Amino acid sequence: MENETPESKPTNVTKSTESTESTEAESTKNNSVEATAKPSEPRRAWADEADDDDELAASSPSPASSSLGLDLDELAIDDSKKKKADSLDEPEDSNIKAVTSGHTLYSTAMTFEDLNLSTELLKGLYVGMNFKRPSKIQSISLPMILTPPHKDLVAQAHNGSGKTTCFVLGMLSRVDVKLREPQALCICPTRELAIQNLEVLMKMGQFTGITSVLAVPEKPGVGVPTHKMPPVTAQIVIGTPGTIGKWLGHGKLGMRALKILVFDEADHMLAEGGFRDDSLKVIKAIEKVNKHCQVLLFSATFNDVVKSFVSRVVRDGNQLFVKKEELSLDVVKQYKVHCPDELAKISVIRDKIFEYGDKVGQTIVFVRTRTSAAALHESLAKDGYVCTSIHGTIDHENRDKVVKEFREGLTKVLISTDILARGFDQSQVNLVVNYDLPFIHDHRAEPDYEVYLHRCGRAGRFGRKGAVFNFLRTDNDYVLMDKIQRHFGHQVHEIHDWRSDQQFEDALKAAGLL
DNA sequence: GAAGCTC
Repeated sequence: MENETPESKPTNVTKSTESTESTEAESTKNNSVEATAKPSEPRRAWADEADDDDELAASSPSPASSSLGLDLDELAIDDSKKKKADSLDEPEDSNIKAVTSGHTLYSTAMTFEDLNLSTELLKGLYVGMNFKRPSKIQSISLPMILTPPHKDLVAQAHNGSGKTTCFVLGMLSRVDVKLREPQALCICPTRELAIQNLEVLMKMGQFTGITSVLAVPEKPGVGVPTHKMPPVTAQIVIGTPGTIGKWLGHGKLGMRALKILVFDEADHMLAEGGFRDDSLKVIKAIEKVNKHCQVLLFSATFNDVVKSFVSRVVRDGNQLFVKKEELSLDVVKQYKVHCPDELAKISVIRDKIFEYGDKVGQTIVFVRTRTSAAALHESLAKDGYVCTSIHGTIDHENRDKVVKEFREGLTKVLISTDILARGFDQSQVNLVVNYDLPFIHDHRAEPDYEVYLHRCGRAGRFGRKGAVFNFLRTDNDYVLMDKIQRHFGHQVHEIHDWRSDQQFEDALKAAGLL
């Protein structure tokens, strides 16, 4: 696959087109702005064609290039009276708070043409991905990513709203195909996410001739040892921290030509107890040889602790944030199910999830530990319930196989640890079960809000319907659940009798799944 | 009592 893709030409999105070239804005350092789309109209047209992409763009008519001038005055106008009722009809219709740095004005990209992408890349979007228009986060973030001086960006957006496209397109459009060196690097918290992102990249970039490589561990014994490996010449590298660190350590990953560094699930990648040290090492390795590398941080969640750290890593960058109350927990319907004991939990899986699961699509059952994943799997399999499970002790080959079979729809129920809590994008997943609620290690009465939100986000991809069933057994479970409700300001409905078919049916109907 | 990440 050779093709010439000229170095990206991200021009033309530099300034807001309509509306008074701001005079005030220029004097302001940080302009804070709220880009608001109106409450949505019924959406579904796109949901049906979205298929296995979470990134499907909305298909509704759009206003001619509205300006998201990052200027308070402009936006005030935009916000208050400009109807935009006919604007993007998307799941993430809500406020995104944008804080820009410096004087660059950005307009929103109402179409992909607005971004001045290469024809090969546009073809990838339309033909390869079957996209129509940028989603909201795409329309706002892509101009920021592509417009010189290529400022760093921290971007928060809802689960299933199309974040992947933002950074994949960012990477693809900045690569010089003639230069046979790594120019874009994307670091992900799990093997599964790295693979998924690379697949999106290859699909979207299939007409560009851009080369890419996956940096995740190989099966032990196969492949050449790292020290014998030739230096990476692929133009885009996507992988996990360990392998990327290893390649860097052996001098196989040149960083001189790197133009763009992406952290997917960035809050976790920069969290203490997450991958902070690995991430900082990579950043330092790049800074040593390279002064002009754009850094992009994407996630659906940034808690306050991480947020303050993030702004120290990425200073002088643009920022997009969403209020926690608006983080899309409303597209999936949440329920709590009181289970008197573990047997009741298993019964609910058997008699309700397996019973109704097929009718409503696929299901992911989240458990807290590897051993409970294996135990639950075995208990179900023993009685002939067909499912698979995935967690960190399963070897890589089998992990890949389990994911592949699930993606092909061969399996309907997948038991998982939090290995799949973040980012895993499978549009047929309409049901999420929290067999165990996520809590902070060493603080069992403190919910892990981020993990909870990410797990829920596996259902209802790109605005589809979805339901989440939280199994509550102990007093502590109720404490966790109450805190979760308060934190997100959401009412979680109760299923009073775990044995009642009727109550589950009603719940699924209320969620729009039956 | 944890999940994920190189060898």
